[in-house]
Amino acid sequence: MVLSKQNQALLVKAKSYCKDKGARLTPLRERVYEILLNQDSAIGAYDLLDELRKTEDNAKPPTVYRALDFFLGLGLVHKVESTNAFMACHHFGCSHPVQFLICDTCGDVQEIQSAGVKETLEAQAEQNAFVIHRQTIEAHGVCQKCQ
Amino acid sequence: MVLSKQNQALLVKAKSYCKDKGARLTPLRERVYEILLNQDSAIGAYDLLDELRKTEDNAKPPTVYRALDFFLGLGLVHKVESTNAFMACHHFGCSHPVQFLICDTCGDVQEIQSAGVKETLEAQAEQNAFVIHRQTIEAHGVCQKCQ
DNA sequence: ACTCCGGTGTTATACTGTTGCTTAATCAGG
DNA sequence: CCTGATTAAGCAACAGTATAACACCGGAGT
Repeated sequence: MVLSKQNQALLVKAKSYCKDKGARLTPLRERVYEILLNQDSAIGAYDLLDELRKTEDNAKPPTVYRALDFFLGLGLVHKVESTNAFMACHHFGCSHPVQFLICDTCGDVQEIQSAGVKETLEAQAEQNAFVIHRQTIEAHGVCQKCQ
Repeated sequence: MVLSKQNQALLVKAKSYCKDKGARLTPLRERVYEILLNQDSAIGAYDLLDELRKTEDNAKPPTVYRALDFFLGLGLVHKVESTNAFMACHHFGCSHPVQFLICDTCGDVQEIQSAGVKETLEAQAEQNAFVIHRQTIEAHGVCQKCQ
């Protein structure tokens, strides 16, 4: 699989990240990660499976879901809940809050980081004596290109 | 179906709200809405279907999904994207931003309103020339009771 | 009565995700 | 190196979520 310079760098970073964590980035998982990196935006599990089958002809649904779970657990991949799609995180390792801007016209998903949103929500949760473990913040609308 | 005083009031409010909008709150839809009102938290479409079947024995998946679409369109019901569940909105009509606090222990879903979160996110989106139409803001964690 | 249209009934199917069991690869410790 | 424990992958079946497509019915307006 051909990867852009930038994605190659991410893959290298991911490898060392996994090593540090004692996680095994096996060839199969690496293949899944490459596919995710090569997407412009998010991809559904079964589209990912179709793609994966091009080289791993015995791949089945559990194959992709297991790989996805692996990456989700490490924070290397995010799930877009409102579209049931997955995308590689381009700046893992900094335990950042995750926010998505999802264009309903072209389907593009942009990941942004705003500590402010996270903190505002956390402050609000605190008033309700609620302890947040994980946030899902997704905004649907129209991106710059599609306006 | 037995409704609490509070939920009865909501149903009345929903009726007049629909009337204003020229939307037809049919008996079937009303039934679905009652079921949603009677939930402590969010309910899955198929659990809702099971409930609905107790009185509408020929209800099928499209039956509930149509009713849900009707209410979602009016803003009387929200979908919790991260759990594929639905819940009646307890303060519709004020075009509020929607935020959920979802307890991963007891499954309870609490709807909160914080203009701050919405505005922070919108400001962030604006920097990316992105126009937001709809927000999905869901926090998973542990509620007060379960701590 | 006629037509239009939204709501509902019905069947089937598509899409998303998981369970359970088995086999194979990897790793730590002796 | 061998062994046993652990983790990953293969495989089949299934569970859960959501929609498509078409038929029918009944009320609103002519």
